[in-house]
Amino acid sequence: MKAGRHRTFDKEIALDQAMEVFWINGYPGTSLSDLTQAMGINKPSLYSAFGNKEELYKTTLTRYVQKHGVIHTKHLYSADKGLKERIGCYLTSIAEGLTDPKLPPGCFVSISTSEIGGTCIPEEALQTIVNINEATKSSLTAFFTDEISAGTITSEHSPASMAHYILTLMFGLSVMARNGAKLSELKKVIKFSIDKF
Amino acid sequence: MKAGRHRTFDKEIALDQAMEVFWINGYPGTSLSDLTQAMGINKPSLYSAFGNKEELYKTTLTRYVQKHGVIHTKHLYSADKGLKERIGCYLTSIAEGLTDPKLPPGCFVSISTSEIGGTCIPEEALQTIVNINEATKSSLTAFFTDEISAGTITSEHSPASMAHYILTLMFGLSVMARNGAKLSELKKVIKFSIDKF
DNA sequence: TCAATAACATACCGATCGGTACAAAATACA
DNA sequence: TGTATTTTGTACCGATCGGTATGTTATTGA
Repeated sequence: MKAGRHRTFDKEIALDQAMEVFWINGYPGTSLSDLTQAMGINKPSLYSAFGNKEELYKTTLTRYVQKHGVIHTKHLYSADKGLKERIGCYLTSIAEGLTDPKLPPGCFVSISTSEIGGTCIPEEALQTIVNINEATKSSLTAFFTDEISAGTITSEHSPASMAHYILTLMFGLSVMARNGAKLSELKKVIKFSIDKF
Repeated sequence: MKAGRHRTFDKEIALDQAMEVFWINGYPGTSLSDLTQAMGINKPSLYSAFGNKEELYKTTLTRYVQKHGVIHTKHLYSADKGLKERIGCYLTSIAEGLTDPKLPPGCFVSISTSEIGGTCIPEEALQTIVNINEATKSSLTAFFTDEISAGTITSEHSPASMAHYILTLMFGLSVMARNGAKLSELKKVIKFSIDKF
């Protein structure tokens, strides 16, 4: 055991609480008071455990991808389903996350991406967001490349273009959820948007 | 002429400058100093001419719709083009606005919509955003309703669903632009997304 | 020319911002 | 039982937040 007083809060839980605040309010819209209040700790504890506001933000961003992002990918690779159905399940799974009543509406990454142009987002945080989106793009491009070589798709559109299309839909569905769209509405949009596959 | 000292700045120009700041940084990310600096005026002038930060924000939002939003609608109603081509021109015109190097990246309304969940957006400003999106939805729904009764579309999808799909695409393209996507990439996404029409 | 009016600039308001110094409290190890 | 070590709570830092009081300057109309 390490010496010294023990931490009285759970780091993982505190991170989830911080993530939720950033998720709801965005980076400039979140104050340290918002964070400490939601996390149930005081500022020195926050700084000793998580660095500073920017570090905490970056940590919650990557945590979001791990906790709420990658879980959807499996739907793209169900062995027993056709391409259209797999993409449908993938987007539907995402839409369920976007409208989960136990979580803030929309996608944390999409919201953060909307803040990219701003002058009050630190450079490193900005890079984190861009990197996450780049990874998603690569993953989707690889998926479509594989599908094409597997013969599931015969299209004049490039894998990258199809990946960008899916990413655009994900972002769009997030903003729709932010605007108050219900899951049933998002499902109809998804149904319409995957007709071409 | 009205008595008293004359205003030394142009209200319309100042509004455009304020709009640009909100557009770049969002509502919580924009400070009064940012605004007065960009507008070239001082705080008392701002308050006397535009009320306060929230009022100015709402004013720039509706101004944005008038200046950069409604201009695209005409592409939906070109008499000499088919449905798919009209929707393509409509979305392409929007995408050109999203990536115009003379303007901030993305759509001001989309960015504002992403901020809807936050606790630091005043209630009335929130309503302004929701109303704008509602108007866009209605307009698109009316468009598709007309197209269906004109026989241009034969689809099992409702006009509202198609309208939501277009709105989702607009939002998504905006976030893509915010993420640094080039116009050429957005055009490919558009091409892919309207294949079904 | 002179009062009424309106926009100007400066300087300030209390509150909150992100961040930290400091000392008390709690734990492990000697 | 000390003693070193780590976290905690409090109180504070300068800077900036949104917003305003006040006095000066410029303009119109009498």
